[in-house]
Amino acid sequence: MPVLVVRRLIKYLSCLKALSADGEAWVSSHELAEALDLTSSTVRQDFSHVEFSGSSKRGYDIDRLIEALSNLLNTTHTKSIVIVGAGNLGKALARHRGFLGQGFRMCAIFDSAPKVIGQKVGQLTVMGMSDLADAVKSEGVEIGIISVPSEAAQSVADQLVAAGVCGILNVPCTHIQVPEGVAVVEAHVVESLQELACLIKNGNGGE
Amino acid sequence: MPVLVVRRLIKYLSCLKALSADGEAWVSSHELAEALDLTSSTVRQDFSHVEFSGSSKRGYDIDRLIEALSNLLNTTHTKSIVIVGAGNLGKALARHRGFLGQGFRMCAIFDSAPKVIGQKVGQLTVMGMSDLADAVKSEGVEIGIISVPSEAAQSVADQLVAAGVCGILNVPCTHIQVPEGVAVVEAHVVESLQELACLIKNGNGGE
DNA sequence: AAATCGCTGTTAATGAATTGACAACCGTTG
DNA sequence: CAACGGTTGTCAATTCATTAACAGCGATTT
Repeated sequence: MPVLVVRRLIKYLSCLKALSADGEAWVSSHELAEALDLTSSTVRQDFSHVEFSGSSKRGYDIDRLIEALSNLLNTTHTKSIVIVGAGNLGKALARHRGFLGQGFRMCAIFDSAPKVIGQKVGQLTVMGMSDLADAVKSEGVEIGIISVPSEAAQSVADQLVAAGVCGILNVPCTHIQVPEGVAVVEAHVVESLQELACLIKNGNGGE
Repeated sequence: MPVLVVRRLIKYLSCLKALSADGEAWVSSHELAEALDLTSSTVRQDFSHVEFSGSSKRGYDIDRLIEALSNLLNTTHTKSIVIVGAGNLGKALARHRGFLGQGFRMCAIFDSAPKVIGQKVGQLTVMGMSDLADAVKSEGVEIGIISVPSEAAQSVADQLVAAGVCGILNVPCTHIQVPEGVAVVEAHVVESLQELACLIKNGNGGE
C-alpha cells in the first residue's frame, strides 16, 4: 500500500472518529473529501485498499469503517514505545496525552547526560543508555523515538536497531540510515516550519 | 515549486550545513544522494529550481549552495512565531533551541485556561487569547503554531487567521480549513507514529 | 596543448498518483 | 411497482514525480 494512501487513511480514521463522537452514522465519500480538502475520487480510490464496502445511496457505515481502518492500520493492538533524549521535546512527548487513546504506550525514556538520569518525567524515570537494550527486550518495545540533537541521531538510531526495535520516529532534522526491515518516519518539527517559511515567501496559499 | 521539492531542498540545506561544519568545501550530487537515500538524478533535478550552478568535475560549492538555498527557502530573514496552547507540547516548542539558528523567533505563547495564564515558559509568559490579535499585529508575527486539543484546533485557526498570520503549523491530528492565501503545514506527531505502526505491521522496511 | 574523465544540466522515458467519467446498485418517492 | 436520484466501485485519462540517458563543460593529467 503506498505511503501516501496510508497517510490519508490515518486522516480518514481521525475524521471518522470525530463524526462518530458527534453521533453520525453514515458518511459519503463527498463529505469526507470536503472535510479533508480532497476529491471524492481519491477517497473512494483509497478505500479500495480497505476490506470494506460502502453501500450505494447511503455511503459508508462510520463505525464499521472505523473498525476496518483500525485493523488495517494496526491501531488495535497496543504498541510499546521508548523515547531517547530527555530534552524539552522528549519530555513533552513522554507526557503527551494524545498517544493513549491511539494504541501507544510509553515504556521508558533514556538520556546520556548523568545530570538528567533519575529525573521524573510524568510516570517515568529517565534511564541511562546502558539500560536501553534490556528495556527494549524485556518490554517488547517495537518503536523508538529519537529526540536528541542532530549530531547524535545516527548513533542513537544504531543503538535502537541493535536493541531490536522495528520502527523509528526521527524528530531532529537529520536523515538516519537503518538496515532493511526497520521502518523510519520523520517527525518534521523544524522542517515543517521551514516549509511554511518557503510557502509564505512564494505566496503559496493554503488549502 | 512542488512541495516535494521544497521538502527535499530543506533536507539538502540541513545536510550541507553539517558538511560545511565538517570543513568540506565541495559536494557532488552523488554524495548528497547517498546521504539522503535518493538518486543523483533527483538531486540535480531539484537543484534546477535553484539559482545556482554547480561546476563540472567538482560538483557544488557547499557554502555558496547553502546561501542560494537559504535565500530560496526564505531562512535568511527572521520570522516571528506565536504558539497557541501551553500544554506539554506547546511549552516544549516554546523552549526548543532548535529554532533559533534557523531564522525563527518565538514571540509569545497563549492559552485559554485561566489556570495557565501567567505561567513562565522559558523567556515567555503565557497570555490569554484576548491578547492574541494585538500581539500578532504589534510584533509582525507571520506564523502561528496550533498545539491545542483537536476539538479546539479549527477555532484557534480562525482566530490566528483573523489576527493576520500568513502561515499555520498544525500539531493536533485535525485537518483545519483556512482561506486562500494562508499556508498550512501539518506537524504529524501522532500521525507519524500511526504511520510507523502500519509500516511495521506490513513488514515494510525502512530506507 | 590536447586528451581524458567525472561531473553537471537537461531532455526524454518511465512510473505513480490523482482526477474524471460512468455503469451498477439500492433506498426512496410518487 | 416503476422511475428517480444519489452513491459506490472501477477503468481510463491526465497530471505529476522520478529515473535514466547523454551531450557539454572544465579541471586535471600527460
